[in-house]
Amino acid sequence: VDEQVSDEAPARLTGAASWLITQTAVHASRLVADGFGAVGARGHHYRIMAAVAEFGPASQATLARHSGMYVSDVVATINELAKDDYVSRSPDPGDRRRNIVALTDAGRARLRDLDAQLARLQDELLAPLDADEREQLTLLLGRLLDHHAARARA
Amino acid sequence: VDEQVSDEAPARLTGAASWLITQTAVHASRLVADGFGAVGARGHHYRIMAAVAEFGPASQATLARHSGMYVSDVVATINELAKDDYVSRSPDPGDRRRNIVALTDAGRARLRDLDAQLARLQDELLAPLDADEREQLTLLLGRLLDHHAARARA
DNA sequence: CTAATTTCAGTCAAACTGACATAC
DNA sequence: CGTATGTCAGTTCGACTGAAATTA
Repeated sequence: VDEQVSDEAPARLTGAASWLITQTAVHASRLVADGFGAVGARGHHYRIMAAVAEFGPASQATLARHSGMYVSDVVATINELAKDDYVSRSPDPGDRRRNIVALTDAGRARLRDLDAQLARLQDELLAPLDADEREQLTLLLGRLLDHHAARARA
Repeated sequence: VDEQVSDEAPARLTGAASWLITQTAVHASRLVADGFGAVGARGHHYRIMAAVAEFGPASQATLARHSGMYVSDVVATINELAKDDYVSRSPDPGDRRRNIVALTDAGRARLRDLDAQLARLQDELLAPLDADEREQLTLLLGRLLDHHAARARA
């Protein structure tokens, strides 16, 4: 009796976009967490370093906006990055409330390593899709994300 | 000085599928959590009830496999569902280790309500996409999920 | 003996909130 | 004055682990 070992999910779930997205995100998160974790990094580190690299040195509040993180999490993340000397945190002479966060040389090198690592992980994540399909998926998800990010701002 | 209010994310992130998937999942999760939360339900409840409805009464371990949940979380979820009398938990006469979990009449009605609720949420989630695009997205994500679910099993 | 099931008691990362001090 | 910034302390939810007791 009870010989099912199928692991099949109910159609109600497999047909729901929210299920597909959140479950795929579980795998994506684990992949990235493991890949970054293997070199002692975490997603938050990359997000902050990417924001500093692309938008230049900035205040922590600005980094929060560019990384989609909460200021409280930015504080903790920068604490960790600064401890390893990947970023510097210096007072803004023009506004004494602010810290200016900048990448150090070590930080730039670190970011390059993480870039390479992340590229490998993307390839693993998207393994079953060809180049065209990857492009499609990226476009569709980008539009969803833009839409909901804009709504969240309002 | 420092007049950026753009909220733009770095290209390193917006170009990474893992970022698009996990960030979209944040919005999807919040949407579902809020929508279900408004009627006192949570995602775990729906997952278990959907599995029981589609595969019939089953042991908790079987439900864990069909819902993609951990047995420990299944225990907690069934505690909650049973407290509201949406499911029954009765000992399996053929195997005294097992509980057989079944939907009650109230549970079937509850599931119908949540189905309707979830349909509305899917529409909100996919608002910016037309029917064709929704289909494309569902197919692509389904293939990704199948691939990684199969890998996780091995 | 090994393996499966249920249960409990946790950890963890990321998202998220609230409060406070300081400075604009 | 109200608003922005940085910091700290916390919650929540889902994913995930470990161990113990029971039974196949």
